[in-house]
Amino acid sequence: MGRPALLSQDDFIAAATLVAARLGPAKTSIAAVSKAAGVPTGSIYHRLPSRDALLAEIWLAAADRFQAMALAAFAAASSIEAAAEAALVTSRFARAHHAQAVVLNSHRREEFVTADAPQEHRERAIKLAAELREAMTDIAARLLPGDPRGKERIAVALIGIPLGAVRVFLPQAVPPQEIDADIEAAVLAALRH
Amino acid sequence: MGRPALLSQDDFIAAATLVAARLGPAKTSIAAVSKAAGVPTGSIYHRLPSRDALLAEIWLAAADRFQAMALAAFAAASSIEAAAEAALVTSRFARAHHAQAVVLNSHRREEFVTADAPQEHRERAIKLAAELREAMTDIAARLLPGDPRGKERIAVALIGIPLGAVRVFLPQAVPPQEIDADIEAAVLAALRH
DNA sequence: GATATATTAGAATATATATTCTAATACTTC
DNA sequence: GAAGTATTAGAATATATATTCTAATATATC
Repeated sequence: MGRPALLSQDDFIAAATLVAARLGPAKTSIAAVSKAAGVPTGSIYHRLPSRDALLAEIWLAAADRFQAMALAAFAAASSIEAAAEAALVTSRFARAHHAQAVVLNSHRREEFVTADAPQEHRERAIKLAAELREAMTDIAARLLPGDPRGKERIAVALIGIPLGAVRVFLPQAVPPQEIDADIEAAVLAALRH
Repeated sequence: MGRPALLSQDDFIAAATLVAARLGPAKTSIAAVSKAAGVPTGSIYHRLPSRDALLAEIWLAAADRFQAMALAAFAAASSIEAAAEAALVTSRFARAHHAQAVVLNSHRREEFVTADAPQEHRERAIKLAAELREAMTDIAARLLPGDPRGKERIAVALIGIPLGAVRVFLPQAVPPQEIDADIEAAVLAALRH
């Protein structure tokens, strides 16, 4: 087995996520993560092959978690009203997982999953995007049948609007509870105006 | 006078903005900008003291332009309905100035105006933020008098929602004309639900 | 037309930081 | 308790790229 690691892989990625949320991807250096997590720089290369792999892991951990919550919420929504409520998943996620929300919300995916990330990580990111697009198509067919702009409107309403509302508060603060009513009203209006 | 520059300062910043929109701030190297603008690397240091100054110039040029448009639009809005129409300034800006919209919309300000940017640039960014906050306060007092959450709702509705809606399409595409009706309906609902 | 000057041009250097390497260490299994 | 191994630990090296430097060049002014 060998000497035990100071941190589990999950705890290590969580520590790295805090650094990424605070400093942004460009300043998320191996030295900064090493210091914040309390592990030597060399040890990081026992876990991961490169800095690009680390940045990708940070993003994928956040995206996996958000997407699981979001797809579950949307899958259960069988009416426009239910979908507007499900859209609150974005602000709820931001309250529960602030650093991961900052990573997902305040940066482009490409800043974390770069062209130099390992092929495996790139593919996971592509797969997540495809799954999300597929879910949007399903919801559009269910809630806005016959609307040629259905998919676009679903994306704007269920993803774009909540994202933008939350972003007003990130990264400094957590989005206040009260904005959920504003978001729900806005999403509803975008879906049925 | 000396030898004339290949590019005006504005054209140079415009070329750098295209690079920043395409590659993101982290990959906006002096070499990449130099190649894209067609000016030698050394010349860049005749114009600006450092890469951090260049990134700040890119962001400030975009922010100056957007803020001028936005404040003008909001200043003229004397009703909630007019404000909802004025909120379309965000999508209109994205159609007219795609690269600058990507810079402003898809990244955190701190990635462009870093801690190492010249003091003068940092101050300009702070001043812009203060002006915007002041404008939001004014609009809240005018359109939602007596609402203790007025300022927060104005920020979510007039900035957050349009930003998020546009972001669904950036950076790959320009936001389609048709989403403006969705945005207007959503903003209106967020302001008067 | 000569002089001064700002810029071009790109090579040389400096610097930051990603990655590798050597040795020591703490656990598991036999 | 001995052997094997994964990790700690951090110094050494490599690499990328920001910055500086030297020389040449094109324009304006006198």
